[in-house]
Amino acid sequence: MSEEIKKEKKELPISLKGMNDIIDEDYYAYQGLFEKAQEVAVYYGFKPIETPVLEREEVFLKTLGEESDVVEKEIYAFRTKGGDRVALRPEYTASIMRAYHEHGMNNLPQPVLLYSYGPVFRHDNPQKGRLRQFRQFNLEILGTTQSIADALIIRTLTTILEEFGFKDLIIDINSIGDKDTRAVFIKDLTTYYKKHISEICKDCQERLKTNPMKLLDCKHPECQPFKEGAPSSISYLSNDARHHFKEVLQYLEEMGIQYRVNNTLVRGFDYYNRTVFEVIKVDTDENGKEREITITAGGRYDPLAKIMGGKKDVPAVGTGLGMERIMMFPECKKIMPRIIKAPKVYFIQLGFDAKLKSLCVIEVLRKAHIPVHQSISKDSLGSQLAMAEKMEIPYCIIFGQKEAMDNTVIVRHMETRSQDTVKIDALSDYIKHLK
RNA sequence: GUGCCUAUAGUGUAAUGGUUAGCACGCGGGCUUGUGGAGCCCUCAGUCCGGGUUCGAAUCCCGGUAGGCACACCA
Repeated sequence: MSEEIKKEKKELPISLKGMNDIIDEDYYAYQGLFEKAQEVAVYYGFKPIETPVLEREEVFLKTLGEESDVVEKEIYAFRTKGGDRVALRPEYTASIMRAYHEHGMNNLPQPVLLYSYGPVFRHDNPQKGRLRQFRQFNLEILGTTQSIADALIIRTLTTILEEFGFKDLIIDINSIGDKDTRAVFIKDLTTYYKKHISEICKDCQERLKTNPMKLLDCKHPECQPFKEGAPSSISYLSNDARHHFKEVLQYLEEMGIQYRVNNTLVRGFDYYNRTVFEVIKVDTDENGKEREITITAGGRYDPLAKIMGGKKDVPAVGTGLGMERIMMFPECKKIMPRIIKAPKVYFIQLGFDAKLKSLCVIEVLRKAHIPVHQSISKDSLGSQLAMAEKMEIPYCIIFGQKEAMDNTVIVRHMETRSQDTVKIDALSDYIKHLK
């Protein structure tokens, strides 16, 4: 018999790699951050949207670039019983654009400001701040080419991060230009690096074929010297794009947001154009050496709508905040969700007669919106008091045999240890008048 | 996808290749306790999985799986 139980237990399934249960405090940690981010987004005029976790696979295939790692190996895609090809979203942007079209949001006053929050899936190897199922908070502005939209995304994002407790953030920003000028830029970039093909790292030799822009992003020491003389996307910008970029920078200056123009900053996905940015935090590692960490990123994606098959351009800009990524930083505050309130009273009951009535007394308190903690175990009076002490709850309600008979309770002030006997009818008023 | 490290009860840990894998917390139960973190007793529960070496493996070797970290990639 015990053999059987053992066997059964071992066969109980466990959660998938990189997919976690989120329980109690962790749950509230997510919820608290989301509520704060949502609050900021609402202040800046963003509206909520929730799209399905599962979409037609095509929503993501073309948009991210078929060559990208995300599409090649990280997307959770499968065929349904009916034969449809579907995929768990590996990011939000394409879904948002899909929804924009589907609901004719181009008939709303433009631009449309949207925020969204939820799980995202990538079949990747887990590591610090990265899981296979993780959560993102996103901001998108669709329907305008105006530079103020880019600035508003950055402003809202940095405000959220400041509310989370981050300080002294720097925006690394660049413009990768529009489709035509970018093609010329990439061609020149490829020509330039081809001259050095024997000197650059293996990854970069591969990048030369698959994703030349990422050459500028390489961290290998042997590749660093070539960045200096490499063509810069900014010098290829059209007049329009150059003007746009200059305005974005003006907005940032006006708002006092610290930024650096970084000509080596590029993006992995195909749909980005013009403004790309990253939020940088300067950190010191164990050896006291300074290093820069990217905490989140975003950019403009005007070409997305047409890449997805739309007839009209839908200029747009957005950003996505990885929640796990954010939460691993020590300065990220633990923000309690609104529903969690510090309990004002600890309810103690003694003896079965009191216990019978105890739920009714607690209900009186709930109706009066007084948060209560309680022990429904059989602990002694002493240990229940001890619990209240430990939890730093200012008042105890003691409800024993005698009190149950008289329809009263004892209210004890934990600090002064003074006690009052109060009628249950008068209890909520009595407690409301306590500090 | 690649590399390095790790794997003993729910948690934290102990055990030179050699008794029945030990301890603490915890869970569950019982007794005691009307005023500040209590006590006593009982119970539950473990060597990740699969091979190999050996008279004998938690311990050594190989493979898998999972976790951690880094790279790639992404944000």
